[in-house]
Amino acid sequence: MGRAPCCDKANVKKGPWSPEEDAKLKAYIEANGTGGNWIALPQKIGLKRCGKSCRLRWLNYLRPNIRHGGFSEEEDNIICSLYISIGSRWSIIAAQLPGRTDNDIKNYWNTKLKKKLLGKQTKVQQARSASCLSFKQEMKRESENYRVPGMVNQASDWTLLSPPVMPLTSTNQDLYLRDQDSIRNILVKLGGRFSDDHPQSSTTSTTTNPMNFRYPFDVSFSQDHQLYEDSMTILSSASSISPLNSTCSQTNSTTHFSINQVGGPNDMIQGLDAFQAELSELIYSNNGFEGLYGTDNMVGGSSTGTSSVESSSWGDINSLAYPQFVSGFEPCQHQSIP
DNA sequence: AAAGGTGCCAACCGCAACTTA
DNA sequence: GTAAGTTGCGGTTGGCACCTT
Repeated sequence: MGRAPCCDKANVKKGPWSPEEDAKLKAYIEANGTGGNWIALPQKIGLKRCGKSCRLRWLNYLRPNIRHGGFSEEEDNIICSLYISIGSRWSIIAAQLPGRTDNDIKNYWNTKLKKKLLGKQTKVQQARSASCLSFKQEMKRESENYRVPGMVNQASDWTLLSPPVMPLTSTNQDLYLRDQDSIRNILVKLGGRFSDDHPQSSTTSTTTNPMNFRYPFDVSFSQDHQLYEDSMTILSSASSISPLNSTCSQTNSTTHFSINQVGGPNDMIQGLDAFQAELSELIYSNNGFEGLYGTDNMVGGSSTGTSSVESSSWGDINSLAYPQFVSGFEPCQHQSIP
């Protein structure tokens, strides 16, 4: 036996809302508020609609200051960054974008942003495949030059097995850390706290990744404890799948290649769905969001004429962008402080 | 011009969390 | 403590508009 329906479906109109229905609902809510009961609201105003439908219509369409379409690059960046860190938590992502609804963002992601990024990804993958191939060919030539009769040539073996790798450079490290910082900033703004901000915390658990980027988490205070834990799980997974687990460096005529065989949490990919993982890698391999979108498109880039932040990291950009979003914006409603 | 395909978006559905009695 | 009612969320779908053949 299922639960009772929230309304009498036989007497409820479905489908698109008429202007009259919109006007009725809007006028009533603006005059009286929702009354704290969406289920009873349609009967009060004589609408043959389900309460859930009224709520949805109000939140997604009739509510003041709703914006539709025309997502900016900075909004794209925020959506991508949050999607990587917390996944498809559209309501949380929407909370960072005033005037946007979770439904709008979800639709935008599914219809445009995802494809846009996949398009970028294809190009990157092609470029990477090409560079990987030429690298392999070069290695093969080199290995043939140094072939020793009677010895197994290991270089030719591993070149066949090696995945496309991103050379680890200080620049990549910086970008990686800067993106981590930006995600961290967002998560902190969402109510979390990192224990390295509060070193005296006794509930800290610390994990270290191969490059000593630490992500200790203190969940002793959080506006949304579960959200924060989830985010941290995903974030720690994301950090572990970064190409930083693989290194490739070249000194003079010697090529060093290694993949850190890390067990436990460091080789986790769970917690990110395939697209999230790919997107995360794409961004890192693309030199961060700047590489993905180009600095011209970033907040404060040349298009806005504020050249002082042209070289800003995503973390900087986020901190610049966020305050203007916050003003006049409602915080998440169902946050609770323990 | 018509048919079929595709993209987009508003709205629906079902489930889980939360609140209340 | 628990059952019923309500809210909020994310996934999915239906239908319209536009594009391609």
